[in-house]
Amino acid sequence: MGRAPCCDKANVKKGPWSSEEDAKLKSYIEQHGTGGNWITLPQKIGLKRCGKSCRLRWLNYLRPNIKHGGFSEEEDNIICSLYMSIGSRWSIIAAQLPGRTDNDIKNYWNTRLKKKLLGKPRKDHQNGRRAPGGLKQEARIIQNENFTGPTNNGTCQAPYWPELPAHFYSNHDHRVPDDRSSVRKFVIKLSGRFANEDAVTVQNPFGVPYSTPHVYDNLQDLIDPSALAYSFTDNSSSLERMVLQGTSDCCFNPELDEMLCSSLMKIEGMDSLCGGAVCPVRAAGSARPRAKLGPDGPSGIRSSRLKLSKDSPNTAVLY
DNA sequence: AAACAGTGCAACCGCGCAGAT
DNA sequence: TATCTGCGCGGTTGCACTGTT
Repeated sequence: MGRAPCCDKANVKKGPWSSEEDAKLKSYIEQHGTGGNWITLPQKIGLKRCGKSCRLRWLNYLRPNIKHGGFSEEEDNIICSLYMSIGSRWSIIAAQLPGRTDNDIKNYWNTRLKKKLLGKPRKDHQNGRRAPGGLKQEARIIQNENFTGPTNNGTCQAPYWPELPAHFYSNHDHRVPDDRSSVRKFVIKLSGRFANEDAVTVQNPFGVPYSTPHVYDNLQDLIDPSALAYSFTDNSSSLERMVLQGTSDCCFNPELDEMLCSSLMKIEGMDSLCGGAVCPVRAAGSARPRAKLGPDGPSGIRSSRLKLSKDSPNTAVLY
């Protein structure tokens, strides 16, 4: 038995919103709020739209202080770093970028950043048009090339992502690491660095200049306080030592633990960025505890819900 | 100028979850 | 406890626009 539709699809308008519809929706919500019920809202306004559609329109377009386009390099770095950490959790990533919506970031990632990182030049018709199969195929091709930089013949582009520092690999001894502990270390390293820096430009683990030390605040919130105490009261050399020596005696909040673990499977193409087997954030055949299997395979941790904190609207809270 | 292919983005879809009943 | 309902999320699609041939 299928799920009942949320609205009468026969009497619902679809497609692009007109300025008139926008004005109706915006003025109503600004005056009355959503009333906590998106489904009945379009009827109250007199819109022939699905409630979900209204919600999406409001959240992604009409809401105040929404920014569109014009992503800065700093925002690029934030998105890339968080994607490497937690995968395609766009709502969490969006929560770190005021004025950005998850949809916007998702589109930006899919259309630009992913290609940029995979070394796909935009509008490069000199090298021929895109081959059938899309980015997934490109990612496989790049991985098979086992790229470590630009090739001699110039037909295989190296990723734009800066090469990982040598020490980032050093503790893995070219073996496939335990993915969970690796990601722990990775996030500890990210969090620790930012916690130890005061609004100065720092280097993230990929060597990209970074000037937003608070990006990982809520990731830190998800980490067990004792682990944080260890990480952040330590000086950087000790932290570095902890990371490099593979210390794994700190505990993550279970949600983050699972988030990091399950996200590994979803970081499509990122293994190629790290050079295949030595990639510190992915291991073949790693188990995914408690990940549910849907018709399309593992669903990761979509089960965990995200809400914006009332006290701090820009802080995402997993519950 | 026309045809074609690539790109970007708004919008839709289906699913899982939590709260209500 | 089981079922229903609405919300929110991530993935996908459709289409207008742009650049190339």
